[in-house]
Amino acid sequence: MTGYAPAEAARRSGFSLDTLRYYEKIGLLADVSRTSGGQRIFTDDDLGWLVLFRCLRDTGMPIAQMCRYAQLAREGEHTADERRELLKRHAVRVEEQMRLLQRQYDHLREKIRFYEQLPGSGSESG
Amino acid sequence: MTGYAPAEAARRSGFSLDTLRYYEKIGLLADVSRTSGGQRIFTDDDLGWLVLFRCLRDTGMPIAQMCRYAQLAREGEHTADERRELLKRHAVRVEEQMRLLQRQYDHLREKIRFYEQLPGSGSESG
DNA sequence: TTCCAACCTGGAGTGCGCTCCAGGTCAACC
DNA sequence: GGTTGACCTGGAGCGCACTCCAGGTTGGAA
Repeated sequence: MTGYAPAEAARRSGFSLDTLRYYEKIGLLADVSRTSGGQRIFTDDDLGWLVLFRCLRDTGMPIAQMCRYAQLAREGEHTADERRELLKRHAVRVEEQMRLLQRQYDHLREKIRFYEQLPGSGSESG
Repeated sequence: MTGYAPAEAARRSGFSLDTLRYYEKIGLLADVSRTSGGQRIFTDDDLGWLVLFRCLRDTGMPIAQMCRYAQLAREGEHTADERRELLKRHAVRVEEQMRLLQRQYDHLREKIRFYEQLPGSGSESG
């Protein structure tokens, strides 16, 4: 079992050191092992969790919900259904988010095209 | 020139009344006209701006940057190039955001598929 | 063994974008 | 003229997700 120093875990996960400590403090990341002197050692398993958290954060899941998910996972196998449903509901929200983003991106492109077609006078709104 | 009461402008723009007042306070929305008694009347032009702000907010532009854009627009025609470039740079960031979102969405779907294929034991990370 | 960069803790502070509040005013209708 | 609901102001407060800090400890290299 490879172990990673805090700085290395931060580098690999893309979270800052402070964020890793924060995630542990709020109970999102649990049972991070330590040296005899008290310094953290992150395992590949911890890194796996961090990759998941990165995915969920990037797709806009609130931290409270990630905590719920992590808590369920800690409770064991029998929560697998609930975890799956949690992820599926999140996926639906992400799909909506993607559609909205695409739609507003199209508006933005149209606005830009307007600027590019127009070497003369502009509209008032924008 | 049609005028809209604050509540109607809020409804049409999707921003709350407080947000409309806030946008005016920070100078994002300027020169909103008033009744003799001091109550706001939003014009179609104001609404046009609000639609643009909605687009920019939904695509993640910080308010400070929207203020910059609005300021440029107020300065007149000669800032059109700069405004266009501002929007184009933003569009690039939105494209990156869309790619990231798609990528993380794919990870999420994969995770869900994992749960669905698996009526037995699960992995540690997630 | 000494050094010093990396690490530790608890807790305060930050930035963003609103959101809420108290206390008062306006205006449309009865 | 009275009522009532929408509106006004300045300013405080909030929720989120970190981020920073002071003051102290650890541990690997020279």
